[in-house]
Amino acid sequence: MNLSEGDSHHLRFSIAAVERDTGLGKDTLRVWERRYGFPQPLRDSFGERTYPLAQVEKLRIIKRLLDAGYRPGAVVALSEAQLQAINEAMFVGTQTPGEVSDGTDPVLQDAMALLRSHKIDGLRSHLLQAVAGLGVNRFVTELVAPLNAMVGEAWMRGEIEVFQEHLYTECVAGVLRHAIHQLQSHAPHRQPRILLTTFPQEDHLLGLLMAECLLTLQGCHCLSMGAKTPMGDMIKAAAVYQTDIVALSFSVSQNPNHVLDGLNELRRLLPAHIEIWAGGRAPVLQRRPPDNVLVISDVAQIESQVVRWRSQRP
Amino acid sequence: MNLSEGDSHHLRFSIAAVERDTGLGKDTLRVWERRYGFPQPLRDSFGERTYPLAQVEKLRIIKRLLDAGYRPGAVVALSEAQLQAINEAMFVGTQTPGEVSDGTDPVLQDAMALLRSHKIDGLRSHLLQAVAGLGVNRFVTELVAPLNAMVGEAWMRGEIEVFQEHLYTECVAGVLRHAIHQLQSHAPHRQPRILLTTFPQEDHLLGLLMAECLLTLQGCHCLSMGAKTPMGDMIKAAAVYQTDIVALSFSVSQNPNHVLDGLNELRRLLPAHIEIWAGGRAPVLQRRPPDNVLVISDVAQIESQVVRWRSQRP
DNA sequence: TATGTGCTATTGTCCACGACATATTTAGCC
DNA sequence: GGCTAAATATGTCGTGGACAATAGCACATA
Repeated sequence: MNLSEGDSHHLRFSIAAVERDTGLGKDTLRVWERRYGFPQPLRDSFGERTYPLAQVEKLRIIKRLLDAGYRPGAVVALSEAQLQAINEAMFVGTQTPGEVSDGTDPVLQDAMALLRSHKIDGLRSHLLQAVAGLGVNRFVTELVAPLNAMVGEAWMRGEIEVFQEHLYTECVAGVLRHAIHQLQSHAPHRQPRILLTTFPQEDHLLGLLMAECLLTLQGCHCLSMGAKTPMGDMIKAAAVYQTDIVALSFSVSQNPNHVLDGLNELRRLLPAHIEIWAGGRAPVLQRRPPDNVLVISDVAQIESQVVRWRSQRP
Repeated sequence: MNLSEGDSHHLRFSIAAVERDTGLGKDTLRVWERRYGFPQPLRDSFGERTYPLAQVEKLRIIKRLLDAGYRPGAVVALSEAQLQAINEAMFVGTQTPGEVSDGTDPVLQDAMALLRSHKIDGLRSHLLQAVAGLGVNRFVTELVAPLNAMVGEAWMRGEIEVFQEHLYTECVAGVLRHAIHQLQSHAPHRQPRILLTTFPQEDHLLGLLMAECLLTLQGCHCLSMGAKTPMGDMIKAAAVYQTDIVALSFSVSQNPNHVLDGLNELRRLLPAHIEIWAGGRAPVLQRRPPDNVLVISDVAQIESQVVRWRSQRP
């Protein structure tokens, strides 16, 4: 009957869907199954893999551990309880990594509370108020950045639903865009001209908007192409609009090899005088930074890098 | 000697790189080679495919023709000259598609001219000025709607590049969001509460933003989830936020069956008292409108439908 | 002239399993 | 301990086959 079909629709995932949701490639998923015995998807009536929700969630935890430096052979075959144990240990370990505060900041706590209690309008006005109070710079670096991290954490732990994260993203994006608009109309554009976008696999926009905010604040001439730009288009646009810098954003879940290959190729295809800035939480950027690409590990670096650029070009 | 190796390094692409640059999947690239004899990559010393730049560019042309409705069997095996001929033919053939006005409106013409000449900043201020001059309602219905159609047409004819369309979208989206923000801060929210989003296959956001603009203008309480929301999340969000209406947007290229199935399933899963509004240029909405779903065939209908809703609920 | 229905060709994606380049760890040595 | 070399781990690519989903087409019906 319908129920089972509806159920399976909600609780089973195709290999393509799992690739999309976890960032683990199809080949990788199949080879893990062969080598480590996990995941162990069921098969539908056509003999194709269908991953139960539980396994997808376990894969997400594993992905997280991989990002933190664990190796597949050490974690893929572990039981759920063991993974949780490692996770907790990690969480305790990174309690005070320096930049993420414990969340004792009341503004952050309020924002999280509003999100949890489904008061999106409240969250929105809260954020708008914060922009006005803190100024754009502190708003982005001290509020949005840690708040993103907190929401990500909460989502990983299953404390908030996916749709809440969607709404959170929309809300913050709206406020950031508004701030950008305000800044644009107040200050005149100056050098450098910066093209902002992401690679085709990446659809997280928040990092890009944060960067655009801070860059516009510095008086840079920003040109945002939105997310998911094919590389050929980036090259053409950079040429036509005579940009000085191409800035890219990468979220945690990106495939490390894709990130590196993409950056290296972009570097090859772009004229040498155009700088490439790569920012975001993708761990590979810190671990193996590509040559001739400027890695922005922290939004706070943006300001000094703009100063550096301007001092180098008269 | 080194030159040839250096050359090949610059002009050859791995299959992963081609996937990234063209959007065609690895499996698709291999199966085209098997079936149509194109592309025909060379092999490196490890036996792996290396695609010369010329073939990658040809693949990009093919991709564009596919997006325009051609089928692989008809174009993949063609020579470069033949592809060019089709491209030209497309350009001539759709000269006067009928429904799109000839664009005699000078404001529209100016906007197109700015886009063509890569003056994005100019386009932006042009649009902002138009909002102020025309008012939000006329801006959306008389400027943005036909301009979208014109840009779409121009893209189909190959008159503008993909990256220009990206930039156009970003620009218009920014202006619309700004208008929405203005409206929100001026008028208080009233019933109905409307959840706006699109199905997971759909990532065209402009239609949704236009709707949000007009709905906010009517004083509706809009909640935008952005694009690509899984149906389960839509249901949950509609319940938690007690929305009265779920509004969805569909672009032309959507698969008709997916649209209908999706709407029917959403109708099944959503409480009967929540209305579903479906808008956009997907032809199937006019041809076979689903039961118990309100089809908005024209942005201008939005106003009257809001009035109708309010008159039905005290 | 339209609209619907069934058949057929097309087309993208999946599967299995093997091979191997590259990154990482371990072992051996100074 | 620090360094090189062998061993291991791991992701990606290759081949060829299969097939479900889609689109196109011929034909029947109102």
